[in-house]
Amino acid sequence: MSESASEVRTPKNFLEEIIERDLADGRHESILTRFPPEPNGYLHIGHAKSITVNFGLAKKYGGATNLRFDDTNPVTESVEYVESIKRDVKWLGYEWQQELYASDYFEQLFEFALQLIRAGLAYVDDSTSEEIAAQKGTPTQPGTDSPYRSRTPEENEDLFRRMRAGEFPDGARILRAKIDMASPNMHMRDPVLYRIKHAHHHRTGDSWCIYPTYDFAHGQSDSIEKITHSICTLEFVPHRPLYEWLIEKLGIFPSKQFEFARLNMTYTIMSKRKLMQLVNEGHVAGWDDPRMPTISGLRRRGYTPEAIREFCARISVAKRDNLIDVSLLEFCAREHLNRTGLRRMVVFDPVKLVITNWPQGKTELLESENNPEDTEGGDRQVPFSGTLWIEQEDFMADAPRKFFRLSPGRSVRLKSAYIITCEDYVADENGTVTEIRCTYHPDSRSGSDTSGIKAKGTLHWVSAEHAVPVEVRNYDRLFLVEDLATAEGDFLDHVNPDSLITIPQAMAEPGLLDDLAAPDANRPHFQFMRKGYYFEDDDSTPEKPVFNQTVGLRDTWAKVNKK
RNA sequence: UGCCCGGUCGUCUAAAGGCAGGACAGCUGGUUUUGGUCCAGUCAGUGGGGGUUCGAAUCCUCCCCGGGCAACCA
Repeated sequence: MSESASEVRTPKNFLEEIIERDLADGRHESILTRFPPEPNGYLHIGHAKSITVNFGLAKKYGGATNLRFDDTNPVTESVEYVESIKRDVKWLGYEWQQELYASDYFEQLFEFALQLIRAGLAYVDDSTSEEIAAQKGTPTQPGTDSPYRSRTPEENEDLFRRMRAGEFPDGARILRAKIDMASPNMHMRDPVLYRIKHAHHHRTGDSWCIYPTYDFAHGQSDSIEKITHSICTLEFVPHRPLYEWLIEKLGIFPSKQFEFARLNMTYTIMSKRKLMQLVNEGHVAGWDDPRMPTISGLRRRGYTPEAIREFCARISVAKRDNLIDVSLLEFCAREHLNRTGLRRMVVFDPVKLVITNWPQGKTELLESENNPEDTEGGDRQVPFSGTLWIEQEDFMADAPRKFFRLSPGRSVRLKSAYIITCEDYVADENGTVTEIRCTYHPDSRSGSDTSGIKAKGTLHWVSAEHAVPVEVRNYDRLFLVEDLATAEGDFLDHVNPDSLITIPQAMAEPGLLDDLAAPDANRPHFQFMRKGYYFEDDDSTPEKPVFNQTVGLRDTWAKVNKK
């Protein structure tokens, strides 16, 4: 391949390189990928990576992507999962060309099996699963042939048809490929193609009692759909020779399999089995608990599709094992929410602040911008009065020099309002501050400040008389250890007992509730100023509004303070 | 201990024989009516040995380390 000297190489991941090569070689005129979830659980952030890889690649190269459910194991699968998966893929912003199911191909797959049987490449085995396991050998020792391996094609076809007809109980017989029991690749030691399961399937009902295994269903489904690039995760690498063997022996469309490293993230588990365990054992409230790394959990938490897509773009895709720092995901959320989140003031831990020189009974409506990053974002009005709530932590009776907040004799700006100076405070017998007494500077009003006073800090506040109580749910990581894969003991040993901290009654500016959208409309994302990004929870009602912390603001003061 | 796949800043990821670059995290400073944002700066890497080459992260070789494979799961 000759390239002109002026041509600039833009960084590409290995899959892009493969696709560009295949397109340039004329191997394919266009590409078709597929996203193949098994409907036996909810999608998580690791699936989001796979989704952006499969849909993103197709989009980039003018191809398309099928959504295909790998529904070959009826005992663990259900329509609930199918529906959640469709919802999540759509929510992430992707459109599939066709919605398909491996079960759509059961009849065709049965024919493929017959084809192999007649070619002497598959046989019915009456061994028990224990016997078959023993025949497999070990990675370091070759396997041994099954006593049923030499059955004639006629006998095999007859038995296989009778398996389908329901003549045998579960586990009595299986169909195996006849390949090589001594292969160094365990997956080539006569793998199972069909097993008997008298189980109700969520789509095919009771019309089948034999079901193809992953290995027999997946590649053939790809081939039937003429998938050009079948992209999966690394654990399927050893399956690739079998994938190719089946396609070759069947003489069908040569889909090709490519593998990438699955996503691992710090402080996070990604196994569907373990996520289900968290749900079933009540460690979390459900698949969509905001602490879960599921798409539905992230959505409920307030993550946006934009943030998740950006995250997937930034982690890129490669073949080496990885452990992505969860702070990158948080960064992507902040980046998007900073641009779009509506600024609102909410006091989490209120203490009363009285402005002693404020005219008795006066309320003033102040303008405050919805988003300083967005000049089109407009303003809102916030009521101000002589009695306010501010954060307890924003006052210190005896403060160090670098504390840019309230303390006797010090001045601060109240966001979008006035500069105030602390004159005095009241504490109870335990030393807890119960009231802070300040004076305000009338000529320091935000936007028309002629006071000349420079306040080092700015505080958020809520007028006590106008404040509305809301519940705030703050989250911390669900696990206490960074790398669950190498952590000692069971993953449940590392669950963070303080991953949810509920503030039952925070005080919000009144306008916050007016912002809440109608039930099915898109909910707005908020930045509670100086706190973090928040999103209305599904539990929220007009009587009892509830907000989830999506992610906190970066807090360099907390860092300094810790030292 | 057989076969397969990997190994580049703390974490991800580029560099296709020719200046090891970017992002996140960290740290400094500046701006700021959010201790946010933004801006500037800074710290930090080719697992090891040998070889080929004018030149190696890249090619060869040996070693080391990590991961996967023995479901009628996907």
